[in-house]
Amino acid sequence: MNIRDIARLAGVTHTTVSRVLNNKGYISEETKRKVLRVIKANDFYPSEAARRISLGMGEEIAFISTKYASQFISRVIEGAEDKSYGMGKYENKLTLYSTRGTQDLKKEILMRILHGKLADAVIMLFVEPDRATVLAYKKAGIPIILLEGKMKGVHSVTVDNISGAYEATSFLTGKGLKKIGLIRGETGVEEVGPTPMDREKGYKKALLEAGIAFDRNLVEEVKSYSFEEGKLAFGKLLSRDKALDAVFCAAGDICAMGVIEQARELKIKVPGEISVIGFDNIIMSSQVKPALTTVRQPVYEMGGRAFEMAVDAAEGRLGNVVNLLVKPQLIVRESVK
Amino acid sequence: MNIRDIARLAGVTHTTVSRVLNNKGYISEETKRKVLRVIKANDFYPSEAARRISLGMGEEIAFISTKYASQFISRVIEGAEDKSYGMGKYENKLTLYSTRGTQDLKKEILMRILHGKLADAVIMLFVEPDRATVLAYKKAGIPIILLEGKMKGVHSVTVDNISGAYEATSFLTGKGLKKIGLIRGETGVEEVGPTPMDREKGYKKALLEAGIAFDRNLVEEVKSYSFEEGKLAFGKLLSRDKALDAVFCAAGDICAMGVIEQARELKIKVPGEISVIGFDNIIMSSQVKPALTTVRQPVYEMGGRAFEMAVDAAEGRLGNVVNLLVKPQLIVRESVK
DNA sequence: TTGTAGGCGTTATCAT
DNA sequence: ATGATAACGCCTACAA
Repeated sequence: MNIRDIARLAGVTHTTVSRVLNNKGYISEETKRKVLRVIKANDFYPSEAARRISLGMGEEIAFISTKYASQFISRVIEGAEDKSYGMGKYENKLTLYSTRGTQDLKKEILMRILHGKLADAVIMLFVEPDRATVLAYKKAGIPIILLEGKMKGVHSVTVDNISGAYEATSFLTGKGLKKIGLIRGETGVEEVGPTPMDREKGYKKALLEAGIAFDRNLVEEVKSYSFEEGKLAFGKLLSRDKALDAVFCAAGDICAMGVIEQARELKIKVPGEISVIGFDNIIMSSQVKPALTTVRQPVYEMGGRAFEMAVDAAEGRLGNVVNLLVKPQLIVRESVK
Repeated sequence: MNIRDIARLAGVTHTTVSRVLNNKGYISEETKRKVLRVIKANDFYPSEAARRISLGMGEEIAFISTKYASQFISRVIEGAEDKSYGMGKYENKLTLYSTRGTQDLKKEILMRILHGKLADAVIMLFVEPDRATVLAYKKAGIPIILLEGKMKGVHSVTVDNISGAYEATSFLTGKGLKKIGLIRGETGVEEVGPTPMDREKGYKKALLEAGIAFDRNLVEEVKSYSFEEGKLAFGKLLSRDKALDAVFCAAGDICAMGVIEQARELKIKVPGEISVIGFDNIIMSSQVKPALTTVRQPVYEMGGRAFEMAVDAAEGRLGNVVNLLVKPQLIVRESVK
């Protein structure tokens, strides 16, 4: 069943059917109705491959991330998807690609999309293209939106990690706490980028404002952001400074829960003796005892914003390079005195 | 840049280039090398839309689920994706579709795939097509694999919920526990299907074998599978029978953690006074105190198996209807006496 | 072993 | 307002 078949059944030519399908050019109301009836009756859907080849473009928005499986990532996707329905654009045409953390796949996917003209715009989460690719995309007129990444001359949406860490730490200093440990991710890792360092910057800034000297001994680095690591890191922090009265776990809530668990095992009361703040606001954080005070990243919104930008850029409505910085928000619960 | 350009640069015709690209027909090693060099040099990728239209088929496997965002779903996807790389087939050609829980979208997606000839096979998770659609797909030669669903004449991969619940309950009766509460999801809900009832069946079977009479009072139904609901359900169970000595929370680990939390608040010791078993084996389950004994669904493996079946079916290697039943596994931790 | 010619299903251009 | 014709980029009988 193709448009020619429909045309024959409706007693017109395929050109007319195409016009009806795309609401383009002049068609009499009557022919339109007639054609539409045949289309409905035969449950006809035009071939996307054919339209694509004919239009010479993708008709979809590509979403590239390292994987699909994290809370964070899937929430971003949800935000983007919802926005597509909200805008009534590219509905169900958000195509997901996963690089599985490999450079090879990343390159292949980017090339496939570019040369196959698969997408009208590309959103990349935690994944950065190399310079050459950026140029090639620019030349092909396919805009790129970086989510949680930043490159010169490329649109981006990023969390203001400095601000988030600053808010959290200020909240602690505001409570009169002075010996505040920081647990953060490794710096200098390609996959996570400048995030850990930015969070340390925010932490330092808040300390400075409160007139507290920065103490390298109160910083602990973590690799896998796990519960177990959180326990360990807290132990180390404590062994270096018994007077510790708070921990800002910039390495995430799971890690922060590890901290709390370790405190429990050492019979240290949270928040009585030690206050703890996490980062991410995962679902569990509100259900755990004590409920975790944490920094909420506007993950869902970021997905939506990135999608909006992608559509705008695809339709040529985004002139200059846009770098959106979204502010996270402190969620106050029970784990701070 | 298309195959004709490549052909010109290599001093052959586009037919030869096509042969090289597809490794089909006779080509001299020399021409092949020559053409491949030009392809590499120009970083050429053939248009997928064009191949598709010319081959008349999808060249991808469609994966339809209600959403992308759950632990369970993304793990299944991971399993399928990994398998695609393992098999070296349909690599990066697993296309994700989300119905967002709506019937309209489900129908539209299924129609788009069918009429657009987008996929060579379709895997559906938590989503069931209607009879007419099944027929239409059969006629079009596009196989369907149901994941966690079952229909007459359709391939499927499902968890053996009866067996999982049986194992869990048997483990409890084996410990000499007699008053075993069951918390399960609502029955008769289209989206979750027969799962809650199957788990109740397994529970009953184990009781029967242990010579314990089934007591309707010890069954509690839950709607959203949440932490909060778990707390509530446990409270109700306890109010109906003070002698309760175990709970099998077939409604999932999050719910089971609610049960444990409620017990903690009521100063009831787990596992000292009440034993608890969950279902799902989410990440948190091993990290919580006491670590949760639970039933692990082989989620990842299911994705892989479904993908294998999809490829086999797409390549005509799956004769009869295959209904794969995968057995879950009891993970023993600390929450049972 | 390689080339020629036609077809896949759509959209776009230019007549009518 | 509608139709005839070409074009998109690829694949594939069939011919050479």
